[in-house]
Amino acid sequence: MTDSTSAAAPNGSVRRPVQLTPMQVPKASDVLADDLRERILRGEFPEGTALPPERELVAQTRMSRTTVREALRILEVQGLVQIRTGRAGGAFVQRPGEESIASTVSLLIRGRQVRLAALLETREAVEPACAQLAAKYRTDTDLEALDRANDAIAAEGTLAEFLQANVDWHVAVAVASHNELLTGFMGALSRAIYAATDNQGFIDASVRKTTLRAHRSITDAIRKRDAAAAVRRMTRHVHEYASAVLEVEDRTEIEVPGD
Amino acid sequence: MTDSTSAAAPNGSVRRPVQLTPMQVPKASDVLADDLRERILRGEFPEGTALPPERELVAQTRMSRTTVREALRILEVQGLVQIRTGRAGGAFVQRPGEESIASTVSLLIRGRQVRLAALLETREAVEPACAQLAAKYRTDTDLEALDRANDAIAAEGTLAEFLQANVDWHVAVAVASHNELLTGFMGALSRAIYAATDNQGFIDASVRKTTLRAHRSITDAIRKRDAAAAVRRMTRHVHEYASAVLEVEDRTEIEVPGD
DNA sequence: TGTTAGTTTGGGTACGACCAAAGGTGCGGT
DNA sequence: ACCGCACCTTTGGTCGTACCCAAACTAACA
Repeated sequence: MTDSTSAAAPNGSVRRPVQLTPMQVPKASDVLADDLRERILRGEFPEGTALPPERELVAQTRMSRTTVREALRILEVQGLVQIRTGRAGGAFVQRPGEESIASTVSLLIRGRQVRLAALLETREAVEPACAQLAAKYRTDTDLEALDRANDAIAAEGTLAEFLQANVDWHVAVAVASHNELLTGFMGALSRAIYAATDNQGFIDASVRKTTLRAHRSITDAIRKRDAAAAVRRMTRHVHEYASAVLEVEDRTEIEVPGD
Repeated sequence: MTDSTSAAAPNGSVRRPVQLTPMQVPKASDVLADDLRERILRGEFPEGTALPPERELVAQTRMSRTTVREALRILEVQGLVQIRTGRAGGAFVQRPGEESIASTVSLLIRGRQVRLAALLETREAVEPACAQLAAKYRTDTDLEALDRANDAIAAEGTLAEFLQANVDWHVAVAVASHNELLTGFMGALSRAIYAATDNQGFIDASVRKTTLRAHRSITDAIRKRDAAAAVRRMTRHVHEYASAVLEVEDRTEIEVPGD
C-alpha cells in the first residue's frame, strides 16, 4: 500500500498492483427499486397489477424485509406504485400522473423560493401554447369542461370559489391540449399561483368580470378551432393578469401548501 | 357496539352514540417525513446542515429506527436531503434542484409513453419564452456558456458530442433566462428529446451547419438584448427542428434512460 | 515523523415478533 | 335456504435488537 509497484507478499506470492476504482456500493434497496422501476416503466406489469407481497419478494430476492419495504416505499414516493394494506393489499402498479410532477414542482418552488414573477413568466410561456393546441385538438368533452368552469365563475361565489373555478378553467385548457406534459406543468403552476394570490385580495367584482369575459372569448376561439385567436387572446389574458398581480405585490416570495 | 343508540355501560356510565369519520391513519414514517419536509422548506435548517443522526431521531420521536429511516429515505427520494455514510455522515439538507424535476418528468414521459410529438410541442412552447427572458436578463457569464456550446458544435465531433453540445446550448439558454422553473422544464425536455433522437441518424453535416447558424443567430439576439428577435428566431429554429424530426420518425414512442 | 492499528460515530442490513387492516369463511340463528 | 356476525387468514406497518460496514479521528509504534 505504501508503494504502487509489485512487491513480494510474506508467503512468497507476488502482489500485483491492482488498480481499482474508488468503489461505489449501491444500496440494496436502490438496486431492487431500480430493477422494479425499470420493469414497470417497460410495461412488464400492466397498470393495476399487484407486485408480489413483501414476504414473497424477500424470499425471491434473499433480501431482508426492511430492504424490500424501503424499495417499495421509494417506488411509492415516485408514484409508480400505490400501496394498500389489508388482505387484498399490496403494491399496485400505476403510471405516474400529473400529481407527481405537480408535487415535485411545488417542492422546487418552495425550496428555492421561486419568485412570483418567475411563476407568472412561466405561465405566460406555457398557457398560450396550451390554448393553441387546445384549439387544434379539443374534443366536445373538453368544451363542456371549459363551459362548466366559466359558469362556476359567473356564479359569483366566494373568493375561494372564484379562484378554484379560475384554476379549473385554466387546467381544463391544458387538458384540452391533450398534451400530458403541458397539463402536468400547468397543474403545478396553477396550484402555486393560486396559493400565491390567495390571501392578497386584489380581486374585486370588476376583475372577475374581466376574467370571465376573457375566458369566454378564449373558449370561443378554442371552440371554433381558431388557434391563432386562441393564442393571441390567451397571451393577452395571462399577461394582463400577471401585470395586475405584480402591480399589487411586487417582489414577493411564494408560499405553497404541502402536497 | 351492536346498537347505535345510548346504552348503559356495565359500570353504570352512559355510552354516548359517538359518530366518527371513516378514519384515516397516516403512516408514522409519513408523519415524520411531512414534519421534517415542512421544516426544511420553511428554511429552518440551512442548506448543508445535518439532521440529527437516526438513533437520535429515534430517541426524540420515540419511533422505531425503521420508521425514522423510511422517513429519511422519502426525503432523500424527494431530493430534500442527501444521505452520506461514515462517521461524519448523516442526512444533509439540500434544496431540491432541477434534477428532481427532470427525473420526475422522465418518469412521466416513460411511464405514460408520451409521444415524441408532444415532447416537441412542449419544447416549442417553452424555449421561445426562455429565449425572450434570456435576452432580458442574460449576464456575461451566460453568454460565455452559450458561446462555449456553440464552439463545441462547430468542432464537428462525433454524433454523441454534437447532440450533447446541442443540449448544452439549449440548456444554457434556459439558464440565461434566470428562471429556475423554466430551466428545470428544459432540462427534463432536453434529456428526453436527446434520448429520442439519439439512435435515429437523420443528422448529417448540413443539419449541423443549419443548427449552428441558428444558434449563433439566436445567441446574437440574446447578446444584443433583442428579445423580439430572440423569440422569433428561437420559435423558427425549434419549429424547424420539430418538423424535421417528425418527418423522419412519425408517431414514435419514446425511450428515456433512467435517472 | 509518518504509518498503522484501534476506536468511535454513523448509516445499512438482517431477523423476529407483534399490531392493524381488510377480505374470506363458516357456523348458528331464523 | 339465507342472512349476519364472529373468527381466521393474508398482507402491510411498526418495533426492537443485533450486527456489519464506512469514514474519520486517535494514539501507539516503528
